[in-house]
Amino acid sequence: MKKLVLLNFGNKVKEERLKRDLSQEELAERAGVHRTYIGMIERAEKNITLSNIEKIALALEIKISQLF
Amino acid sequence: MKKLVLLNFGNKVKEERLKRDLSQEELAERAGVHRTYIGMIERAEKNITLSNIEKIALALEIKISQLF
DNA sequence: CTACTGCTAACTATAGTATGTAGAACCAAA
DNA sequence: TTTGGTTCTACATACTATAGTTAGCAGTAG
Repeated sequence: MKKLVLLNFGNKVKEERLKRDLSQEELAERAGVHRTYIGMIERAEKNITLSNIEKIALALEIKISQLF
Repeated sequence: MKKLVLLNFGNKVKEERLKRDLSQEELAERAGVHRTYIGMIERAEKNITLSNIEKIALALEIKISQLF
């Protein structure tokens, strides 16, 4: 039973990543996290922390609030 | 060295809590977390996860995006 | 006194990080 | 067509860092 808020966040990350034609690996490198971690976030398998939310937002060049 | 994003979030939580005349304890009870945890978040001592961000937003009756 | 908050310290749950395997999709050359 | 190479993603573990949770004590303010 994956939490809705995590699913929504994961979908949003994927959407914004694809908009920018980035692979999971490219986004991961920009954000300074591991390749598989981005996959886990997009599939809502991890309960991401605020500092990593920030990393992803920076990597996507958007504000944190735009991820919600 | 506390992270800026955590400090900003903590300040925002405190600001919204006080707007509603809630004590840390009251907010904690509404959110379903412990009293001291709210204190830690407001003082940016913990790197909060998304599911707890949601709990706090719900307890404050605002959208997650309004906390950023 | 009571109510509220800061702070320390400890435990246990789980997020963060990484490795490896598998499979799908695409392309190009034989 | 098929073979081989490349890219991308899903998924399964597993380790280690740290978030989540709680109890207790101190200090402040009304």
